[in-house]
Amino acid sequence: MVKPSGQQSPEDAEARILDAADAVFVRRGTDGARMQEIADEAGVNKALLHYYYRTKELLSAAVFERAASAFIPAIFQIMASDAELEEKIDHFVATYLDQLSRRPYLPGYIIGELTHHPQRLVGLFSKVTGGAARRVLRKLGQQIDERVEAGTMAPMKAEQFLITLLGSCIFPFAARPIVMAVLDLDPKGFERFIEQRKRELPSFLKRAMQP
Amino acid sequence: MVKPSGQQSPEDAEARILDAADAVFVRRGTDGARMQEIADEAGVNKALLHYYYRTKELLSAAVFERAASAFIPAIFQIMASDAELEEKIDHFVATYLDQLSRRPYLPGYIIGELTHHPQRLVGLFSKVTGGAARRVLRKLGQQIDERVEAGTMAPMKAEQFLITLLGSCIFPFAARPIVMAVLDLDPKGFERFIEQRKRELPSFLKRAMQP
DNA sequence: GTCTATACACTGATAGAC
DNA sequence: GTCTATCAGTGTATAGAC
Repeated sequence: MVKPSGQQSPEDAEARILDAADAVFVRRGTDGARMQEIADEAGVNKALLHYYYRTKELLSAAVFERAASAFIPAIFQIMASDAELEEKIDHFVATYLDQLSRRPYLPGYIIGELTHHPQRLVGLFSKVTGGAARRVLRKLGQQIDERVEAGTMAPMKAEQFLITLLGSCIFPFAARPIVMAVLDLDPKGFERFIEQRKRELPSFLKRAMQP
Repeated sequence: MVKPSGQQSPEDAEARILDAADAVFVRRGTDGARMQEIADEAGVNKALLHYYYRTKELLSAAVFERAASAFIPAIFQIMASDAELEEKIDHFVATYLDQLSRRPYLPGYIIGELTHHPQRLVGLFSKVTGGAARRVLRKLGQQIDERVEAGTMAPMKAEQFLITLLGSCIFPFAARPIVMAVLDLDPKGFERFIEQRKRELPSFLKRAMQP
């Protein structure tokens, strides 16, 4: 509102740079990305990147944190709630597959990033995640244990269940190139595959919970 | 046998370079890896890398193909066989979790690599995989359809089942740093988590197949 | 704030001796 | 086959004008 500036995008330069950096880092990976390509994509000079973010390291860290923060906290919000297990599955699968469809390369970027730059995790986990993970596991463990004792559910560790649920949603995107090749899909076909998954996966997981 | 050479490793220089390159590329990613670090790890001079593999691109392609070939074909061998579905699940989970435990960083490397260098896939898929994927899907589809018609199995697309099975085994390793952070595990704890998964996952998947 | 020009370190790659 | 020495190219980062 402060500055009309009818240039490039409606955003100011700092935000444009961050968005451009996001696009380039996700596409090329941190080590494969070039500051020049980011500057071009943002429509600014290379020097301006350093003016706002000082170094490539700081810029890439900003991009990674924003990307990870955008889709990791949702896990905890949904899974730590008081909703029934079935409801959590429905909600999580729908939300997550939707969210990932909009940024299909994000999981590949984050996984590659964490594999090759494990130090990224320390900042992420203390800042974004905090003790939320423990709350999720406790709540989930309670819900499962109750049912197992009541005999309405097969015995199962909350940890295993959580990772299976996460993997079922995230893996198809993380391994998107392989999935497309193995299933012989084009991008449109991949979208259909995900739509189909939205319908099939929740009941698949619920059946697995039966005693 | 031709050359005793009591130096570094028992292998000759060419093999030592490939092994060193494997270690460094998997650790750093292709773009983050340095030829100097590979040379150091192999105990040879940098120039020798180019003598044997000409360019970084060719060396990294050799490493990627070997790594991918080592654990993708097994998928097809198991899944295209005539064994019953339950047997395939048992066999696949046991084999795959075992294999990945020995190289836990491989999935992260391959996923990162394919995300940022999609062209890697063309060579891989035509060479290693060929029409095997189609055979797997046809066989798997047959087995599932038979059972669904007989009413002994819940309706399910073979494609969805295959990707869920793959993701359930591969994702914990691909997202290893996240899994360790979320579940608060050290490397030893992660191993236990995988051992537990070997026991729990097959029955989980079989329950999901029930009608 | 944004640009041009430039410094300077590093990396992949080659030439040539042994 | 393996090494030393070296080069050309590229990439991050800074100085300074506007």
